[in-house]
Amino acid sequence: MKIDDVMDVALRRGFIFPASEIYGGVSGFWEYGHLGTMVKRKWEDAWRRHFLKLDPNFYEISTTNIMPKAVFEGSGHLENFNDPLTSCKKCNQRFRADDIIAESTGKNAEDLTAEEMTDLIISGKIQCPKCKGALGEVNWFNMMFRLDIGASGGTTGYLRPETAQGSFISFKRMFEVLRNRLPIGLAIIGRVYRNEISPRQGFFRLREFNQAELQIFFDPDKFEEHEDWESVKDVKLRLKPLDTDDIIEMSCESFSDTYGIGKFYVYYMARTQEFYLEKLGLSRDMFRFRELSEKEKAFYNKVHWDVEVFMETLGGYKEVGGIHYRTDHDLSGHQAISKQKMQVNIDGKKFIPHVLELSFGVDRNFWTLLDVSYDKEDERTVFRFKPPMAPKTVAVFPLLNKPELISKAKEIYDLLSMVMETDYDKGGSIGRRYRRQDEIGTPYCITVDFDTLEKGTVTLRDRDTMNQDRIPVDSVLQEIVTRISS
RNA sequence: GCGGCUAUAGUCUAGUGGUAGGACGGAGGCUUCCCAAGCCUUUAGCGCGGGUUCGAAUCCCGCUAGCCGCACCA
Repeated sequence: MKIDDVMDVALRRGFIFPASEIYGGVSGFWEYGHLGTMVKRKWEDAWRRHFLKLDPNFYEISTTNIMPKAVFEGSGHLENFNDPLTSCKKCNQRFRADDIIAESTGKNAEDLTAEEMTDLIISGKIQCPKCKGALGEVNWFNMMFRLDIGASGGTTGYLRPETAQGSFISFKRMFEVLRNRLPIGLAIIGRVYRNEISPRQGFFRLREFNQAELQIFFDPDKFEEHEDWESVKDVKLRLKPLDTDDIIEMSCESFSDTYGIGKFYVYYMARTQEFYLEKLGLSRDMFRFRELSEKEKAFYNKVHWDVEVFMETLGGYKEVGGIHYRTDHDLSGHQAISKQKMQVNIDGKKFIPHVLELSFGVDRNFWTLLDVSYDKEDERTVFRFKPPMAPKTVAVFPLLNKPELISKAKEIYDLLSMVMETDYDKGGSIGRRYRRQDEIGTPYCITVDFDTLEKGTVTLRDRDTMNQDRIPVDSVLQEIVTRISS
């Protein structure tokens, strides 16, 4: 199984490993080692460079991980991020109480309290669908981690389940700071927390993870347009709509027309696809947007297509991001609870801005890079990261363990390490050292030999072709920079 | 959370009640002008806790974690 092979390298070389391992670990929590941290950082940097450049009015902010309860009343998470659960007293199976009630009585139980649902189950003599046993009382299970802020009896807080709320609660001030213009974009890259009942799938479903989200605040009357539309209108999107089981390709123009989705939304689909195919280097047939059904859609979304990548390690297309038209759900919610006006006044028109959210799971994207880059050949294992994503860009070796070669190699290492991630290795045969670098995906290796001392040249070895070029020491830096950017 | 299976060096693995062994990897050295070569030295392990027993990696119980199915995934 490929997942075992990838996980083997990931553990052995220091990409990721289970959290709190020495105490037995806790399900759903993972640590990043030195190489994983670097790949994650490089993905995040690429994300920033791509998405924050899409509009001069897009910015990154940094907000708290802990927020008071009221924030999640405003966002709707306290109400919607909760599942009412009941379990069978006989076979211990757990069920969603509202589903059980709906199935058995046809009543919509979504807005009922736990007590009301318990009463309905008792009065309706609703039994366990599996074993016909009696069902116990209904309890709410909240996916958010609750905390006490301050000494006992203080304020109740929650760890944020998404970074987005940081942008919404900062909107009023940031809109003012950014001189009252729309659209504005507020991006946050950071940790989020969800108390999953049962996280599985290795690294894919986590209880603490990282998101990169960009909230774009705009005038809803302008949902049907985008000022840069011309540059994307002929771009072919890869789509998996609800009305077909196939992946289809359609230009932005005809997609917007056919499915009646505003150009403002479709524009960012095109830019997202561009990020995956061009910046991250994924092959086209691994990528698609999938339309979500009403049932699958998050409670706050009006239009929702997920970004999916085909991953062999996980056996199919998996969600790595989503493009969410959240409307004014969040700002209106916060206005209602906080009593602060979220409405803006632009050229005399007063309205609450709508939000288009570009949301990405950083850790899932990190795993995607491992999945799609992993390659096992007869003689070697290699991560074919696109060079800007590789944890190390270059490694420098003295060909032999001789003082004069070592000192020259160190000199080159010192130079390169000032501007790029550089490794230095003198241990073992030269072939072994190349393989070590292949295994962590280092695109280039520089070897110092006796010609370096005599003629001032080194060999530059390419990860993918294993070819070597002899180049002057003086041009090493420039040559690598040129190759990375090509 | 339920049911089933599982847990031995960093990784993979042998070990069914009596001295934990190997492969690969790592470190140090010798050798070596370019793709996991060879030789020497070395490193490192029975998930955690309890029980049975003269004696437990091995049998029993609990916990934790992983895998598979069910449920869950806003």
